[in-house]
Amino acid sequence: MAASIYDVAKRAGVSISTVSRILNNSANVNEKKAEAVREAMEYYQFVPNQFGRGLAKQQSEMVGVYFPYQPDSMFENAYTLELLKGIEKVLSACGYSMVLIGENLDYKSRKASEPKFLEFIRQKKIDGLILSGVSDEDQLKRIWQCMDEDYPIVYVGRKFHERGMNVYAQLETYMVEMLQVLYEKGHRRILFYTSSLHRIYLDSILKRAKETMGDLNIFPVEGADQDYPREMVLADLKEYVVKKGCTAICTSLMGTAQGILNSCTELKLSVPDQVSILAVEHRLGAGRLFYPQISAFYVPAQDMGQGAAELLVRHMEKRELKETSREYITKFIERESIRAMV
Amino acid sequence: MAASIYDVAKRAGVSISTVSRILNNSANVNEKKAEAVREAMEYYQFVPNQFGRGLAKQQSEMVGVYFPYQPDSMFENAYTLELLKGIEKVLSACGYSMVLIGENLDYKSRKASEPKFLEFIRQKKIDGLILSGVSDEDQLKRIWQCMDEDYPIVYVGRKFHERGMNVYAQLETYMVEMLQVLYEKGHRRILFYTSSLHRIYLDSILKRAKETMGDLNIFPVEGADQDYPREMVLADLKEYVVKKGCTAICTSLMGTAQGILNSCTELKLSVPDQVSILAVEHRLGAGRLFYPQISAFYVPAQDMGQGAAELLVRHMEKRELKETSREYITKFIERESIRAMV
DNA sequence: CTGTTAGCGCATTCAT
DNA sequence: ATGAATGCGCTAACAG
Repeated sequence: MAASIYDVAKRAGVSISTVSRILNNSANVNEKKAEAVREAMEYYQFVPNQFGRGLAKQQSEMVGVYFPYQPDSMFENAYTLELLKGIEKVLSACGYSMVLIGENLDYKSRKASEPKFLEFIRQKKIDGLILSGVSDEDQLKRIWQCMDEDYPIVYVGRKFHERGMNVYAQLETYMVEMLQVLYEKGHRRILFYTSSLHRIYLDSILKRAKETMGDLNIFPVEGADQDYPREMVLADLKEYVVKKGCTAICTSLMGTAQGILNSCTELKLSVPDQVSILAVEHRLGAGRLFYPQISAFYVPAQDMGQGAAELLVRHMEKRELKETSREYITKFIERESIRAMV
Repeated sequence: MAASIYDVAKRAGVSISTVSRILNNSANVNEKKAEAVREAMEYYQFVPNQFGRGLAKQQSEMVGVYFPYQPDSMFENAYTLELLKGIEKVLSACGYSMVLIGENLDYKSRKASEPKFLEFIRQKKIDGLILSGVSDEDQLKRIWQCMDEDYPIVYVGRKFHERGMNVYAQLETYMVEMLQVLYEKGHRRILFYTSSLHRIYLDSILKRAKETMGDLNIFPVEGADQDYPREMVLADLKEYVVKKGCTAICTSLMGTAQGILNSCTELKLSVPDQVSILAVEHRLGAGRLFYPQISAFYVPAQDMGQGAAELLVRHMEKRELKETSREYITKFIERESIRAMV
């Protein structure tokens, strides 16, 4: 068993309170004793046991991250990864660490069980929580409840609770703007790839697009995720571009742009001469890697992650809680993949 | 403050030991009392506080993951992500959770400070540790020390300690095999992209390749990571393919294959007619997304992550520790990007 | 089968 | 400025 503050105290010839005080700078201590204590700590390679500390202070200095994303795990798309990066950055800078909360595939089916992040909160395993992509109604209710009780939670996504903190980038809005960019360049028939994550927003996006661009024809294709098969892309291209005459493709994931581009090459559809492409990029410059370089809307996912963590830390440390919400701005980056129609 | 087992015990009219017993199935309990206890737990929405439990058992049921990768964070390349996926899978299935340990950029510079994962171990924040890509000498020493003390650690990578557990895929070997595949297809001048992560292995790889393939010319380019700029690829291609006559490109990251392919298109180098491409893929089928489809060596990173976690869990739960090492086999997947020279 | 009790390691209040 | 004492929530050994 590792050394405890008792050992340290004994060796330094002081009481445990003194040791504890030094550990926490919680009071002035005679310099001589302090020195002795430091020596003893060094001697034992002492590190305070977190259970003891936690039990006394009821704090774990850990933050949970819960992204109940799609089928597999949370390590799928660039968006999530950039979020994680941002979160990790500020969390570790602030002395917290990050616990990945993976849902036990089927918590719904286990009797009487609750979502795992709630367990973590109740168990005090985490002092705060960052969420993204929660769509389950039941889970949302639970989250509201926690927010009501002023438990530190920040949601990455649209605001959905009065008192809750959140960061977001107005997905619906920028998706519509993407269509507008293409519209203004003269495109009237657009193949519109959306991730299965965004299914819920699709109708609203289409509706809003229709309102401002009456004569625009959108051909939506859902489920265009990381592993959307090339055969499907090929088929889509034949159907919508070759046959139905789409002149532009709009996609919400840079990951799919690759497949699209390759399939274009395969079908000898030249980009942007015959088809224009517009994508979303979550990592700045991602679109530059392609040939031709893909024009994109940049969503600053990493910044959003940072922002989320900052808000959270601020709440946890009970500093001013005035800021509860941050909106991040999307930026259109014009490169080579869009052609203006004459 | 949330309810404790005292509250539950009182409401159920039993002692705390009985409650604890039910919590841990540590002994038989009269069914009536058990029922009463369950009712009380339900009533209070009771969840055992981890600090208390941890203090008594000295276990956190958390596992640390430490990938002190390159400049940014650990969420960069497909290899790491697949590893994480695999780890997450079995860990959550076994009831553990995963703590990402990010190094404080400059722990080296902070006085007297130690690597963060060691802190976590000492603090008992984690019951075990999974490592990958540690190259710092000092850190390695610390790790050996922990292994000597039989602390559960598994290293992803080559074996480097007698008693330590590890999983690996023989990077050097399969890199040489990749060169051999190209060699056997008649290629004698190969542009060889390696990630900065593999710098340390490069010499050895080149040496081994020279031994078996005397008349092979390898042109190594280091630092070909995720964000290796397209301008560089372009320059490389001009230099090594156009000017120096390389007929094949071998890369250790599928992420860079994209850039290569695009640059080929840009330079009107047809693949595989004029240049062949061989890459490593860490996610099965990744090479299929391209056009032409990239032939690849498949390194089962996700399996490796699972394996690592399995070994770790087995050790932590003190079951048979006979297996200390797992080698994973790499598989060559022939697709369309390699041409046999006549 | 069940209750009592002694820690587990630390922070903190209360005396001094 | 410092030590003694108490409590945080739970487990496990012990006694019945």
